[in-house]
Amino acid sequence: MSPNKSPKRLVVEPEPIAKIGRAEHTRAEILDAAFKFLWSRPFRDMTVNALMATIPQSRTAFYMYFDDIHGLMAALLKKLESEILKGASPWLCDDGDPVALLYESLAAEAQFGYQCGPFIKAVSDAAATNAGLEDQWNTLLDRFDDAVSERIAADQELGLIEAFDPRPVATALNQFDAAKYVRKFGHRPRSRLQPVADAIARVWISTLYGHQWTTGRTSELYRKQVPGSH
Amino acid sequence: MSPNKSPKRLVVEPEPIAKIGRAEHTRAEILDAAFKFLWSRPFRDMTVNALMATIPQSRTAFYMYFDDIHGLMAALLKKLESEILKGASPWLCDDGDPVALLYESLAAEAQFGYQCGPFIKAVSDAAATNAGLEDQWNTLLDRFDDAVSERIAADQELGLIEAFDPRPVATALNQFDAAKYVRKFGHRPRSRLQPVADAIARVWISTLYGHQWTTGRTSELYRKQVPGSH
DNA sequence: ACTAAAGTATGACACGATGTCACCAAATAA
DNA sequence: TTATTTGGTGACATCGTGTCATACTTTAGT
Repeated sequence: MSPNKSPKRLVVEPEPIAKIGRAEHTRAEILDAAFKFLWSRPFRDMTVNALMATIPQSRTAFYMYFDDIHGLMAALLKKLESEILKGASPWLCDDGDPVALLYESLAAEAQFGYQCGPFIKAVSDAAATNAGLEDQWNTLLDRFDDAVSERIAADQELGLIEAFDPRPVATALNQFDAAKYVRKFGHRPRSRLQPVADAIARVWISTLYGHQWTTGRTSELYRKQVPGSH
Repeated sequence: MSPNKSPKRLVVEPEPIAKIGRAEHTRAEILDAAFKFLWSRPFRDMTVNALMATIPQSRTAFYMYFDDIHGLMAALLKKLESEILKGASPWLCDDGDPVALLYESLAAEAQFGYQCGPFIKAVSDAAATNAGLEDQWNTLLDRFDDAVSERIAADQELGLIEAFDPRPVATALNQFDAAKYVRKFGHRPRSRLQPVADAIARVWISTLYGHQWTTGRTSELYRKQVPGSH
């Protein structure tokens, strides 16, 4: 029953009440409560009722800060967005060995997915029950598709990746990631991080750069394969 | 407002009342009403109330046949499953040019996705709000992953596809399809079928068999690319 | 310090959806 | 015809929602 071991903070812990406005404080308190709630229970159980029961405020206080439970999720998702984009992948920006960078990026992303697993699932569940949130979520996913497409195109220019329309491939890969995180890290106990990260890296690298790169980078999964250069 | 042009029947039209039992008839009537409902309105709007308002029966009659709205979806999904598996892909079973067969299979699948778009979206939405349904849906998706994995493995034996662990790739591809259908055909007006089918085919074929196969098969999308072998 | 205004929080309420139950009606069998 | 089974219903208790009038708290003005 105890909400064991909270995740790395996504939401600011409500700060000492004196320093910031009372309203600000309450709002943060609600957001924080929501994040904690979703850590241990599915989105469908998070009614305004149930959520506000976890903090001293009255249920109606909720409506001072959010339109409804989906409005709350939208606010939470906004925080997630900045978090995500902050750790923006080295692969997307840096120069250097593309395969190595990609591997790094995906590892970092998987790490993040692991940390926020149940919350990510909550967002994708919530998106299914609300049009506005669905848009917001899709927009975020699209941004990923854009970034990845661009990077693919760049490497195609350099001849590192074969020529093909980058977008559908980018979409497929991103969707794959998101679905994997939701399914592997969305429920507790979460699956172990490493195998999931490996599987994802293998699919990306072999899809984009070819199978010969995957060996020896992924930690366990497909050790048998291929030595040669290409 | 008029629920224009109903989809290809997934659910049996309630048959003449005399022949089959009254109960059977009512149950079919409800299932049919639900399918029609979902054709024009999202799952989240389908309350027992709203649904039963579309047929002469009283609201409480619903509970004679289903536990709740998710029970209804489960029943509907079961019908969908048989439909899907009936048209089971030639690529998965037949012999012959694998690329051609795959193209055919995907086209048929896309066609089906197009026909049931809003309903498929409804199922995936409903799965997000109910644990049992989520399992049922995931199981169905897994079955696809299995089938595709097997076929990939078979073609790897024949040297038609490079050696790699088939499962994560199969999963990625299937997830890609499902997400595309939901997003492109899940709302009305639905996107046009052809471009979606092309995009999907291109991703599958180039991922599995290599890029040299995609030209000339896809109807419009990427005519510019690649003549040569690679 | 006192008061007014603004900001914040709450209980009570009306509404709509749910699922159950005791009861009614229709079909069938005796 | 009556008795029994099967199918269907209205009324009800419960729960979640969102709003509103009201009350409490803080801040600013004098």
